[in-house]
Amino acid sequence: MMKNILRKTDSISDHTVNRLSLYLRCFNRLRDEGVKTISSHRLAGLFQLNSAQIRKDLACFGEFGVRGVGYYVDDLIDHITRILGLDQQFRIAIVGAGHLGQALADHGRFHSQGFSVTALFDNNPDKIDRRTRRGIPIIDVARCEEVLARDRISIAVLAVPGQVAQAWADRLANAGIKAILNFTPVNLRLPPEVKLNTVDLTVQMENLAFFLSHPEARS
Amino acid sequence: MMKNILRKTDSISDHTVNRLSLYLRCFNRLRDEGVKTISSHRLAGLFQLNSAQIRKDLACFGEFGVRGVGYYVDDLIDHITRILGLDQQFRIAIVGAGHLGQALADHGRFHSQGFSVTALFDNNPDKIDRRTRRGIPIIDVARCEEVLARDRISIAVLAVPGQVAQAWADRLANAGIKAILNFTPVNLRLPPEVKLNTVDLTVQMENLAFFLSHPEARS
DNA sequence: AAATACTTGTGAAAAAAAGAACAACCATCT
DNA sequence: AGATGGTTGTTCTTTTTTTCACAAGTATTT
Repeated sequence: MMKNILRKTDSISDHTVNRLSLYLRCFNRLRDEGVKTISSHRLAGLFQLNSAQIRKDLACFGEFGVRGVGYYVDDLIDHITRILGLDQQFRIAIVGAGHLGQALADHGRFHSQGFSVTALFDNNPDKIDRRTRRGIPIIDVARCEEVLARDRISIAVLAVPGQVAQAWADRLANAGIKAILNFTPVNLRLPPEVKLNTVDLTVQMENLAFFLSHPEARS
Repeated sequence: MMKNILRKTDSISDHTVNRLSLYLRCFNRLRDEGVKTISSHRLAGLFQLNSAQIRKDLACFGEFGVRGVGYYVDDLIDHITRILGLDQQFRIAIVGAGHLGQALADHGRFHSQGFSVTALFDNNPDKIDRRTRRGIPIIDVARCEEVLARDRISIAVLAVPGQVAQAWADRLANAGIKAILNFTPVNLRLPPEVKLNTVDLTVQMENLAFFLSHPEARS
């Protein structure tokens, strides 16, 4: 059992981690297609990315490749799966059983390798104790701390109205949650040990609006 | 009527545009709170960002501030709204009336300033010609091109299964769509004049998984 | 009107990210 | 075994992004 998967004590950037995730998806597809080895150059073609970038991303965690050959797809899948922690199971709770919360709770990608949604919290009595179409139980927010501990939840998804987002962030952090995926349009303040990723739909849409309005400003 | 809102012919980075969107949201809140002027320094505090960054972002588009005073909130709202193109109305079509597609179609943030969802496409006969809870009509995909033109849609949101994502991207590009928000886990190829933003939930989750597994790797 | 306390816009510096280049290595062919 | 063609890991360069630092400008106080 290796202590530390990182080769250097350097910190790893979000950019790198996010690309690893993309690589992994690609490697899984390649394996399904029966591809045994792949070179960084060919990979770069698939992603329209620079091959040195890919080699560097992978080299952060070990020497996975073989000079003159490339990378063994199976190997790489094993390694990246472990690096991303997907050999463990992360249980997810979603806070807010509105349309978005329910759609996310049932969404396949929250139930794929490494992840499963086990609880959906809401304060609407009409929803409490029912289940989503996929069978995720909708639980009274009053039982939040109890259920987070019982189910050993490690990731919380925030799909509540913006007005209560910060209060929820505080509550989740207090309950020991260390990772939050935030769908609210709020700049959440969290203790430094909590990792926060925000999916801001407004930002995405306004970005499109900008480039539609200024095609000449495209990078 | 000014020709070109940009001061320099430089291209503007996604980072800058995305921050403008965050600033705008903040300015709107400040206006509601009755704040008349704000300095980049105070703003930096609110965003836990560097004040020079904020000044630079704003200075890409003109000299909006007043030395010794700061920025007039009302002014800034006007300017950024125009810069982002939110003085126009962008009509959105969502492709795929699954749980996610329907949740997005009804979601408030796709109906806020500058945006409105007018059509939701699907090929499931049970869904076609019905409406979402908010009243967005679910339309047969066969009528896609017709409706895109009729409603003068400028933004398409892809919420279809990954297997058909590229085919849809091609179809939308062919229909003249110039901006796509992609929720599928697929590396879409599009002609260069089409702006693509991808929201990849798997990447977001796996990023959290990584940092949960390697707290020491946090930047 | 001079002094003081702020604040912007921007050029220069620093840091971070991406790309180019190449020694070191592997497999295969002759 | 030596030569050939291909590929990685990594150093060095370039580009991009962020931060620092300060002249230039504004309001306010004395």
